[in-house]
Amino acid sequence: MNDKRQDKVTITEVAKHAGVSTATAGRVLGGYGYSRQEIKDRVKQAAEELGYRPNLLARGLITGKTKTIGVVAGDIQSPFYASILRGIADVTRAAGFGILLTNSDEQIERELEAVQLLREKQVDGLIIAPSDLSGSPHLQAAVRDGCPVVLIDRAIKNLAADAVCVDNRAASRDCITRLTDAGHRRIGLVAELERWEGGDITDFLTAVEDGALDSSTLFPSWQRLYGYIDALRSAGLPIDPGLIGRVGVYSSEAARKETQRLLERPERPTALFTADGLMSAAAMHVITSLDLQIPRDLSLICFDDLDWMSFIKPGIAAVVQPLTEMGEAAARLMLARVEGDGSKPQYLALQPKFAARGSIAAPLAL
Amino acid sequence: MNDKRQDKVTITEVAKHAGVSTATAGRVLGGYGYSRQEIKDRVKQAAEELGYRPNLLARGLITGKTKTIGVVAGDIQSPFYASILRGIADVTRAAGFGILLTNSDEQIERELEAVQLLREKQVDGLIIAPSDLSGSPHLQAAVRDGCPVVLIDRAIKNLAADAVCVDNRAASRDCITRLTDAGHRRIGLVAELERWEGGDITDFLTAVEDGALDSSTLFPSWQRLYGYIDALRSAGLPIDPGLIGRVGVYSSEAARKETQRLLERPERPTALFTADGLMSAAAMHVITSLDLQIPRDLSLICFDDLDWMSFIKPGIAAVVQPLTEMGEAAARLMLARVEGDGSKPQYLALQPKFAARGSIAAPLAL
DNA sequence: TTGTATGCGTTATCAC
DNA sequence: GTGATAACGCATACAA
Repeated sequence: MNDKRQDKVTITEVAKHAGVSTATAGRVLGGYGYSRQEIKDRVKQAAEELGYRPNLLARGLITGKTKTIGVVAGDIQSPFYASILRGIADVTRAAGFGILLTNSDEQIERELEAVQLLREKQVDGLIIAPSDLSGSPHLQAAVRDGCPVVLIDRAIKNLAADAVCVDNRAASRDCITRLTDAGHRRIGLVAELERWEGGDITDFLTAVEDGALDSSTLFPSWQRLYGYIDALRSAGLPIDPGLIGRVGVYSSEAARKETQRLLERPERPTALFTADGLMSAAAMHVITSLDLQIPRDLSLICFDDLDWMSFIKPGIAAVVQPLTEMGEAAARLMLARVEGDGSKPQYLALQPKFAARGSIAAPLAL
Repeated sequence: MNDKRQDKVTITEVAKHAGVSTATAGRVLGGYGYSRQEIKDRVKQAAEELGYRPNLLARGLITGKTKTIGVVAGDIQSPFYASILRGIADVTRAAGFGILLTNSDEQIERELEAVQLLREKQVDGLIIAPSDLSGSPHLQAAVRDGCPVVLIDRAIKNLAADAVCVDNRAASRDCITRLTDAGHRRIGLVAELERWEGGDITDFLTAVEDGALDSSTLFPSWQRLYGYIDALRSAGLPIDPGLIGRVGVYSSEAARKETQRLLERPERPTALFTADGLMSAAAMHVITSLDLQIPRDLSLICFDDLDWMSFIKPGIAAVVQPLTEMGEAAARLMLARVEGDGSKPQYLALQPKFAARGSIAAPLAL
């Protein structure tokens, strides 16, 4: 019954139809200001009849609030980000907020573009898994401009923003300790350890040795490596750099290659710790193809709980991160900021659970 | 160096700073209209210095285009939607579009709210996995108002919108035929078959018998059941309703329960076909817990390829849907519509691939 | 309680 | 080519 194209039903039309001014129409439709019940009914009915739908662009332009928050994820396709996103979506939706989604693929250039676009679209805040933990002037600028930023999964040095993370170091230390407690002395680690500002693995090891490292602003994988070192040290075991499988590019192939290298060493590790979901899947590939029996030939603990870990042969022990909870927490923090909460930035370190399964056993006596 | 709060750097400021009118400033910054090179440089420099960032709300308000498309997914947490979303995000990003994301949880009320919100936010188009395939006046209204709609995964009767689907019926028929070719005569099916407007399974069977069913506007699971029936019929096998595991609620528990029922029948099926990822994972749970050997005790084919299917014991044969491709196709169709393409709606039926793996064998002689 | 007038930051339509 | 000025659809200060 309406026009052919576009929905040209503006508040002015409704006002005319109801025989009131645009101001009053706005007041009842927008839910602000006062008006008589009779007027309210008349306006609402007119709106209904005309099929009025508020233009949130116009509202946002004037109020300065869009009720939209921007999200920069690494890769929505990964179960990790998908779950976090779910958490974010749930609490924002409940509050009437929309989410504008972008992928960064963990590349800073992408992130820059994304943040630029989101801010041009006037989002009320930014929830982001940052790609650069040391500088990030674009995020500094955001908080300076009053655009709240909530970090997820990792924190940025000297950025006045909330962060929702997981205690990776402790969780990792705990895993390795379970393995040493079971009697393992050669424990391999497979992790994506692409970039650390301080240099390579050896540099990292000496930095840890010196104790001059703030683990909270490391990338999660490095934190997990940190925990691995912690555990070995307190078990009185030496760190063998050859047992640290450093995956330089975040890909299955690279992870498989590195796992294969570890498992084909002359002195094969008796236990393996994989530092994230992609590493775990890649490791399983290799383990299966080498026909190794878990846990007889190899004990295995994975960071991140993937669905197959619970129904595969003996079950794979895993660290299960509270992913949707992280998303929810991040969103709640964000909403508080948007509502004007000016208290000092929070660093939330959630505790992951450990799913004990049949993939841990004592090493085979040689 | 700028103001404390908000980014009050408007085009007016830039114009003033460059000594030109807001009109010219707008022309060079917005990239429309003509202007001298000298002026261009001056304006651009002024913008740079002041840290000008265009307000896309204002632009959208006047142009009527937001360069944002709304996406209504079922559940982003599922690998299915996550992959599709990835495809959508990639092509929209390349075109400078943003995506506003919502979950419907396959509930029509949620979908209604979502579409309402998205349209109020003035998205240029809607990509949606619809929850109701028969009416959907809200989507009819959208296309009527000139807001392009692209459907994914399933199509709606009599809606003038593009749709990107997969040929579920054919793919399913193909799977079952592989099983009958291998000699199977008792083939179980586990699928979420919650709602079909025509009634229950028996009604569906007779409707299929009568041949009076448009399979393209059925929910995917029903299409897959349709293919199952197709294959059995052309193999000359009877349809045993007891072998159709109908999962009424979309949950792992329900799926497990139904699978268990099937696999504990006195005459256990010799092969199983699971109609989607959730069903497959649930089925694997049960199969493992019953200690059934694949493919000796049971052949298995799954719809949707999950990562574990390639490295679990003998490998699980699966239908692999081109998910990111679906998302990309949907986004491309959408962009074309937004650019003004007025040609008649397209129904795209992509062909899934089949990943043959070691989960199919001849049934054990009894 | 209601109406008038103005402004949000752009783009679009004119004259010049 | 460039500059006033009027939209876009709504919210808000102020007057009535």
